[in-house]
Amino acid sequence: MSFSSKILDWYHENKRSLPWRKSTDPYKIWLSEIILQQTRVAQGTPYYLSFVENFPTVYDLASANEEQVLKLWQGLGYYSRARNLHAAAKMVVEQYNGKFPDNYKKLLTLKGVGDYTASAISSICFNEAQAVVDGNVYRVLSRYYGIDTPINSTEGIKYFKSLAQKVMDPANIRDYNQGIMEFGAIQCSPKKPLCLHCPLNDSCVALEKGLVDTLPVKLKKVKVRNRYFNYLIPIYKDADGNQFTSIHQRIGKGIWQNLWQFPLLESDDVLEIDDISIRYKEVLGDMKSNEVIAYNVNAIVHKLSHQHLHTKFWLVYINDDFANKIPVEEISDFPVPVLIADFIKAFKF
DNA sequence: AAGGCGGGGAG
DNA sequence: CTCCCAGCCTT
Repeated sequence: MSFSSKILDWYHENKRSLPWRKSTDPYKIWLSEIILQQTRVAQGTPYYLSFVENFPTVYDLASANEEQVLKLWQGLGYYSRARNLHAAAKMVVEQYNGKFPDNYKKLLTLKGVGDYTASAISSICFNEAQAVVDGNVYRVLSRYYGIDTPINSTEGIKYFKSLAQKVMDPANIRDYNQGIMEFGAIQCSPKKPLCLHCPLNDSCVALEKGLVDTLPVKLKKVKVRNRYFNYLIPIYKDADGNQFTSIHQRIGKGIWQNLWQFPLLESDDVLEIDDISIRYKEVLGDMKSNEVIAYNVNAIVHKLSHQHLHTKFWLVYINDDFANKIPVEEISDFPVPVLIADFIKAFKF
């Protein structure tokens, strides 16, 4: 039996019931695929349900504010996906008259849709014979065929796409594509794959040669940069007892683009109370304070894949009214990074 | 060709 | 702790 036949048989026996599998509506499949990029099914599923609920059609998504989209995306990470999702929805409405592109080539024109996602949508929704190549597929193919070309090299990317295209089952591409990914996620997992009762264990090169633990090969590892964040939380209470603070949007490049945060003083090293008492004006301008209190003494280390953010929150009690103040009840309306959301949750204003 | 971009779960 | 997840975009 061929590789693809075994994958298909395995899939029919083992496929999970997932929300997006109840539909071939390209809008919903696209939503699920963007959400699941570099994201586990368990983490992405509640976000998928929330997006379908809040934006039932591409028109609803296109006419939303970016703010709403980012707020729903909050906590999922890789926020460019949310910005591109919103931009692509507008493209579908404006350039494709609200009708989702129905082939691989056109799908690639959408923001945030690359080779993998265009292949997934075109195969699942339109039966186009495009083999998907995601992290699961790299692992399954590299092991089964014993390929040690680095999966993230230019050569490897090209090689695995053509190999995937060669071994797929074009007549059953919808199930085959989902099947090989599911197989990679459940059976041929990164750690401790279930080789003992694997339907491919009589012909898997990696198993035969004892290379299961060394394949796939991946180049380099990301270097982590340490950064030192000091969030200054202005706290002002007016004569009526209403509390206010300040929050603003991150602009430009870098992490958390277009999300919101408290005034930030970034430094070259950990700062202490004496440093903050002198330097808080650098970010709070002419706000007058008579008291600065450390919220946390030891820096919280918020870990991104490529940065470690050593973070201290400082409570800066403000004496006088100031411009652009925000009632504290409104801060939950803003899309914020998890680091900020955790603070807001723990610190009850 | 290489680097930037989140957050969380598994081992 | 390390690895990596239904990747894409920019430089």
